[in-house]
Amino acid sequence: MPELPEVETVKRSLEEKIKGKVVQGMEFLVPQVIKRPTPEEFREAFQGEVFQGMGRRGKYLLFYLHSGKILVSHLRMTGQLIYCSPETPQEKHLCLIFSLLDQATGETNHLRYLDIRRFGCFYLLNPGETLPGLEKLGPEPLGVDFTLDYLRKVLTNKKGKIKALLLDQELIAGIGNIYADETLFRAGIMPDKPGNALTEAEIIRLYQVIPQVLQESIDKRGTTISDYLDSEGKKGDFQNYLQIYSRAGEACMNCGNVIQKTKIGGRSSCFCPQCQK
DNA sequence: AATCGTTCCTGATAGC
DNA sequence: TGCTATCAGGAACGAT
Repeated sequence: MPELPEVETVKRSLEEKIKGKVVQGMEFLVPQVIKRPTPEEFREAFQGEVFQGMGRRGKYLLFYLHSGKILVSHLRMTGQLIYCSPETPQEKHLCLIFSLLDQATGETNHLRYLDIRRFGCFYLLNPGETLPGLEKLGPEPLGVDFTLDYLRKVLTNKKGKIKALLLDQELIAGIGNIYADETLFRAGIMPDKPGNALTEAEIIRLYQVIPQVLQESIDKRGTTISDYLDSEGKKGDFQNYLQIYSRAGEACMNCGNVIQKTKIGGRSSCFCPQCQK
C-alpha cells in the first residue's frame, strides 16, 4: 500500500518522464476514480495541457500543469501510475490513460492509472482551489515543520492510542500502517499506549525514528508487500528490511520472542510485547 | 471535539 | 472441486 516513501518513489520515477509533455488525449475505463470535476469536464479541461512538474504532500501526488491547475492523485490501497509505450497490452485493472506527446520527438507515450480495488482518486484543482483532505494535512515528517516541540505538544494533548495517532493524517502527513508499526517497534513503544502517556524519552525516540524509517524506505524505493510498483513497474526493496510489520508469529529479531498481532483503530498491528512497553 | 463503525473494492487464503 | 467467510486497509462520512 502506498504510503509516504512509495508515493515519493512514484514521484521521483515519474517526474522527468512527463515534464514538458502535452496531453493529447485521455481514456477513462473506470471513470469513477475521477472525483472532481465530472469526467467530461475533466477531459475538456485537459485539452492542450502540459505537465510542468510534480510534488508530493503526505500520500497525495501533485501534478503541476501549465495553466496553473493542479492534478491531485491519491493511490489509496492499490493504485499504480505506470509510464509506458502505447503498445503495452492493456492491463486487467486499467482505469485511466493519459496520452502524452513529446513535441520535440513526436513520440507518444502513456501515463496509465491501474487500481485493483478502485479506491484511488483524482481531482483537478483550479489555481487557488484546494481539497479538505489536502488542506488539513499535518506537517511533513521529513520537513522542517516537524519538530520535537510539535510532536510533544500534539501527543501530550491526546488520549487516543499512539498507533491511531500516527495514522491520523491531520497530525502527521504520510504515515500508514506499515511505517506506524515500524516506528513504534524501533522506538520501543506499545501501539495501544495513549498519546498522553508517552514519556519524554519515548517522545524523543519516536521523533528520531519517524524520519529515519521513512528515509531508509525512500532510499530502498519503498515497500512492496503485494501490489505496489513504481512508475517503471519496479518493486520496492524495503519489504526486505521490515522489522515488525506483517511478521506476526515470527521471532522478534531483537529478543527472539513471538511477534504478536492485534487490532487498533480497525488496523492490524504487529508488535513485540517484550521490546515494546 | 473526539472517537467509533461503516463504506468503497477485489483478490488471496482458510475452512468445510 | 467449489462454495462461503474472512482479511487486507486510507480516508470520507455518519453516528454517538
